[in-house]
Amino acid sequence: MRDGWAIRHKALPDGRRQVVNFVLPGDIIGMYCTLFESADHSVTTLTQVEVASFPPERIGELFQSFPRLAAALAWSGAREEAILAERLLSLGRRTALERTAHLLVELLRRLSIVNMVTDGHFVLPVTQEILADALGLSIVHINRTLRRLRDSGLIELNGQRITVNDVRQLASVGQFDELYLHLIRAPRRLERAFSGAHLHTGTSRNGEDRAKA
Amino acid sequence: MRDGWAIRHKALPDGRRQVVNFVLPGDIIGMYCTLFESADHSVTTLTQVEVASFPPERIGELFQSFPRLAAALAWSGAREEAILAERLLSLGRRTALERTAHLLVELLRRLSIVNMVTDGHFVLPVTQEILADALGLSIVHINRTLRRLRDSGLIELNGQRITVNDVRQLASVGQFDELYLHLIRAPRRLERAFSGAHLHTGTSRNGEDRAKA
DNA sequence: CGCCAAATTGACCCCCTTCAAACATTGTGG
DNA sequence: CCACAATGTTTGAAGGGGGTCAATTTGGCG
Repeated sequence: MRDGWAIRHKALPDGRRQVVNFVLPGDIIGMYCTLFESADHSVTTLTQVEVASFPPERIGELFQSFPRLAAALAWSGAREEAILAERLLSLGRRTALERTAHLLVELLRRLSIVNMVTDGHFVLPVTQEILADALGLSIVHINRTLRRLRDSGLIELNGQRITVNDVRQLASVGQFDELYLHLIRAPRRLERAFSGAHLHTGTSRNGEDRAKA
Repeated sequence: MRDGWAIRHKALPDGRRQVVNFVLPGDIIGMYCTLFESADHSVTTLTQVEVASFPPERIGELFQSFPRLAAALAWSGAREEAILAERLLSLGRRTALERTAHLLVELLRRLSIVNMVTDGHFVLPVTQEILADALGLSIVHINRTLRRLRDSGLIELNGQRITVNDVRQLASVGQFDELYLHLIRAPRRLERAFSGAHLHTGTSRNGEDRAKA
């Protein structure tokens, strides 16, 4: 995705829908889908978009010939999975207010990377219905939650334009963990892994693993 | 993971926890983690486990020299992501009963592949607390939900052993979609992609994409 | 037998949903 | 320029699904 917004979403037979993730500029989409006969989710654009495509049959070739690109793809995949895991935490364990705050901070952070945020405000080409489907809430309740955030002065909304007045506090409300987005990437390390150089193993963040292998 | 059960999970500062996914025999775990400085989730074993490890610094080499293995890794990554997306749908849009039924069918299906299911029953080395953390419910409510499933005769529970009496109906309750697990894989296609052969592009399942790229 | 984690059940309450209606915004055609 | 749809937003009221609190029971195990 070079420019524009899209969503990846799934739906139940009866119409209930869940937005799995937002696709923003810089994101790689559909890398896996092309390898299988059928996709397991839908993609819908929210704005005009500009995409760059590459032939799926040459992924292998790519991995062999372009270690830096391969590293980028791997990094993208890892980040996507990290985002999904964090969203699972949101849907499973965060309240409506926390979820909403968290998502807004996530979008702010991700959009910052691609220079789509200026002075804490950015464009959210999204209806409240889509927000509801992303956060597992009803439209009505997303509306009330946004109102609470507005009333508390944390954000401002004018149409599709949102201004985050206090990122710190919003991140605090959403229990936002700065690490999961892998904003501080380790590109060198990645590239080395894909070009065959040696390096030492990584450390896990929480040590409560009690594997007895 | 060669044998045993584990869970990948995340937690909030105040202790609330979300189980992101179960790690079962045949699953590949931590492929991404090794590429980064810090992991974004924890792993805890639920039983004695047996794992096979490979040096993370040689992933690139692996992709170059062993197309079949590379294909397997890509397939694993795709499936993992599909499972997370489906779980998001569960947490966001399914009721407690539906979620529980869905998870049980998912585990049944995944365990079937590695021959850990006989006559519809298998071992669930899991406390109700873990189930609750996986489904975004309270312990109390998971207990009541399991009771409902038992009372309706869909499942039976004896300690850690669970028997699924009517998979069809349980899958129906959970709105289970047989496709997302990619049980019918396309290994040939995958391998071809990673060995550089040519093939045509895939079709997306839902056609409401309205990209104007 | 006694301990402790896990399972179970009851009672009460609250967050969020549902239903409903009013209101705002945007675009379209006459 | 103005009806007018159509879509999206906002707010109120009422109800339900699931949470919290608390107590009891069960089961594994030294």
